[in-house]
Amino acid sequence: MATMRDRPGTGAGRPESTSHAAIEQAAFELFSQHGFEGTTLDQIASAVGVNRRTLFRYYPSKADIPWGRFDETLSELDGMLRELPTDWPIHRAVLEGIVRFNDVPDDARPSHRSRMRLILDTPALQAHSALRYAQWRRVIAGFVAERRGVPPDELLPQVAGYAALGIALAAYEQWMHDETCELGDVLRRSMDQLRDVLE
Amino acid sequence: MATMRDRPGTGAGRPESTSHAAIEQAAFELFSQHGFEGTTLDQIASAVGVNRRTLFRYYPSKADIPWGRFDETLSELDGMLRELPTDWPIHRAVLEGIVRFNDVPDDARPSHRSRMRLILDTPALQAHSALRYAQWRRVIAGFVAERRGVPPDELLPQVAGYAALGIALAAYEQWMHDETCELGDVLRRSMDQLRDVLE
DNA sequence: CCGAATTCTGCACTGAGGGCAACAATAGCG
DNA sequence: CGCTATTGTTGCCCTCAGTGCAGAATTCGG
Repeated sequence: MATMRDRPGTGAGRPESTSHAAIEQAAFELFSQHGFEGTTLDQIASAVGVNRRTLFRYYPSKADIPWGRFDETLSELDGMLRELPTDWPIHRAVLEGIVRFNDVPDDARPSHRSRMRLILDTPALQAHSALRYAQWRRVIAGFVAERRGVPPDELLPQVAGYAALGIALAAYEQWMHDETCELGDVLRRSMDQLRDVLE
Repeated sequence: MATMRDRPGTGAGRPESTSHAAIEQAAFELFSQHGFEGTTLDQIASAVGVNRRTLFRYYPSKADIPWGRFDETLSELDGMLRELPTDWPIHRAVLEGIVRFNDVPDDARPSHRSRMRLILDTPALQAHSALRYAQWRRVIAGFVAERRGVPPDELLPQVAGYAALGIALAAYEQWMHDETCELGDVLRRSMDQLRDVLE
């Protein structure tokens, strides 16, 4: 009973006329020209050569386009965290997980940077991102909860999730302002500063 | 040259036909019945007895209604922080400022709680709130920056702002789930947990 | 009663997003 | 080759938030 193939797109049915990659490429081009809010879905659709209605089959909303396939990205983060030595103190594990997670290959740096700049500098995206950050925090909280042997909705894992997010976002913002610095270094400094402020 | 009175609404011109309070009251009533997204601005407008267009003279967007007059609230927070003894360690001052800021009078508790519940539980509001949280963080970062004698856009004050926000939000969420606990106590526990997780 | 000031209203418009039915293209099968 | 199930795409219509703008309403000081 394996009429359905493993790879989607290889079974029956009309083949997809575009892809997430194609949409993102066209969208980023337009965003860089007219800004996020200055770009309409109609423009993106016609740039991709597809109906506006079709865009909603690929992304639930306009604001989701800059985030790409974030769910998969989050599974990666989760995997990286769980690979870390279990005898490390939790804060070290979380920091190291985040650092590795954000260590993109050299040739992906420019696009990574421009993507993050768009997300961090556009008010409409800042707002929407809160929902993505919540998912991100959930991964951290789940990891911390498991290592500590407490439920993930407990105060401690939740605070850990928020704190980790704060460290990451503060680091990202510094990294945006200073073209020369390494994101990994800023992340570590960010954690140090948090320690410092708590004495 | 004092043709303009101090209190707005007492000078020349057509008097205002409604108020922030009246709008919020009508809106919260409708929100509790149909939810935030299930309530249209037309419904709110007609409940208030005013044109939909007029609502935008009082609030820039639908999502701003649950936040009320947040700018003024933030000045309060700023004021409270600056009243605290300068010889306290910064983390203690920030925590205490937040605790006092959130210590609303007993009779305002129920409405405070339902307001926060609406904001924290509605996805559209969670997203929008990110912009409010950014203002909130700015107050904390400014305070920390001043006490440390560094610019507010430095890494340390920014991290402090994010961490303080995280502590506050984690505490709020616990406070939502447990009807019996005091918000102030949860805030203190939240800070303790952060310390704990950093060892 | 006449302006000046200020608020409210109504209308027309854009743009995001969703529901839905018809249409297009493909694979597999007889 | 045609039939059919499957899946993606399109077009149309609708709702609703938000904006711009011109004109009406209301109050005050003279």
